[in-house]
Amino acid sequence: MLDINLIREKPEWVQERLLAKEYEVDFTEFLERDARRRELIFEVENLKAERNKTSAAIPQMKKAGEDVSATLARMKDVGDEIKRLDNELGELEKTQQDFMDALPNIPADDVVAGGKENNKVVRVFGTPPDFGFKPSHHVDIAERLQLIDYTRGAKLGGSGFWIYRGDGALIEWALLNYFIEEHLKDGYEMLLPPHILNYECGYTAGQFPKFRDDVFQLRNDDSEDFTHFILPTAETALVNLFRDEILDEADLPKKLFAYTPCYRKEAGSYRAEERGMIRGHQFNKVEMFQYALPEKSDDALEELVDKACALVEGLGLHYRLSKLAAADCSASMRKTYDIEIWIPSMDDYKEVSSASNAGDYQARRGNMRFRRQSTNRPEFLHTLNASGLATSRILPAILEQNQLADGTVRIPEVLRKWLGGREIIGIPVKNR
RNA sequence: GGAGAGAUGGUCGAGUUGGUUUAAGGCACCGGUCUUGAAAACCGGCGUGGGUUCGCGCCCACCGUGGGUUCGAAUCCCACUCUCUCCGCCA
Repeated sequence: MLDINLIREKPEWVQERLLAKEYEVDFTEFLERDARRRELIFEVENLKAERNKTSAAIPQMKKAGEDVSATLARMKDVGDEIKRLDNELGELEKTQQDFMDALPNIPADDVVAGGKENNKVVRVFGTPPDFGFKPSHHVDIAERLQLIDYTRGAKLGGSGFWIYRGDGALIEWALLNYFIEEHLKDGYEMLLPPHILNYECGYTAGQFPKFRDDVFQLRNDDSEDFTHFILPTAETALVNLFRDEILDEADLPKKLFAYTPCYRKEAGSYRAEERGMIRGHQFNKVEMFQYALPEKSDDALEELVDKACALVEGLGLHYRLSKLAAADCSASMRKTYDIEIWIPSMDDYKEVSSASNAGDYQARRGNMRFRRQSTNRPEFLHTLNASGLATSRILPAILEQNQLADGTVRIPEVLRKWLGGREIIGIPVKNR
């Protein structure tokens, strides 16, 4: 949510910055309703002041033996008028709130306007491997080496689900362990949050109401709407920890991370071209999160980006880092970097981490503040999140980038301790 | 799933036969006096959001959430959420 004062003071500027995000808006009617809203508040509060004053006087009049029936009748009318104005005000405020809820965040000054086509690669690590043989697709490798069972995964959950098995499951688990170990080294606190959340969580994150139908929803037979949903990313849980709280300045920054599977409907997605596990309904991810002081959040984002990059580099995989243009950042974010890993079979780079600074946008939605020592006033804090990392594209990248001519796969050194020290997997096993 | 108890400011906690309580009081915290310094004692301050004002200030709302009754609700009524206790269920 944006600061309404910003819209009141410089609506043209806000309009222009949102246009960079390809969001067209005109504040004329909004500001007219805002003025009307303030008139109504003035009117109804004056009536309430009168009511309060008279109500306090009534017991004294009674005590003095005066006849209060005329006063009571008059106050009845005042009460009815208050109710009428309060209803009108309530509807007006609902309209204004819905309008505000739909506005995306204002992009940071150094974020360029426009969509994907204006994204800029700012860092490249490694080069595409030169195989010297015809490389296989990760689905073929995974099936041949019995790392992933796609067929039975679909039997259990339908299209878009798979089963990690044997060394495949071990590699997956090794990746998660590797990420966790690195975050702990950097002093981040580990959390395991609920996977089933209430509506408010999606609202605070800025994902609802817009994306409410992109998540798996849970509903009871007798409920009109869903009561809970399954989280699409751990960010949705982590951003709600301190909802409606006021933290101490000394508590910041808070550096956290969580492992959860992520569940997404991905309805109407490009599943045909994204064969295998590039885009599934369930994937594993370790998510980093920071609650930061406003003046420190830019630096915090750089820290998160560097951490995510270091994880991929530790695996020795070729990737590129892109700074996203305004319209390619999600609605809540003022600045986003994506780490994209090289997938040889797709001849393309696919996202394995997205690192973003939401500024105070999510903090406003979730009423998350901190009290500064020097001023003693509550202020909105800043929230940042970064995948660290999502595994569902790392495993394909490992299988494809590290495949050897004999059909086996070389395991990155940092993972070997969770695989019995093995450097190579894929020494043929009997069919099961 | 059933029964009972409860939810009040940072925290503890009074108020719950509706009305001079503007939500008492303690603790914590902040400032001051005193002191060589500290402690103690004493004095003062001490919630959030909104409206209005150049400003001091004034006004409104908030006692788990949302409705209702009433001239007036922390207090009465209804629904819901959460916490605790006991019982049942538990692939």
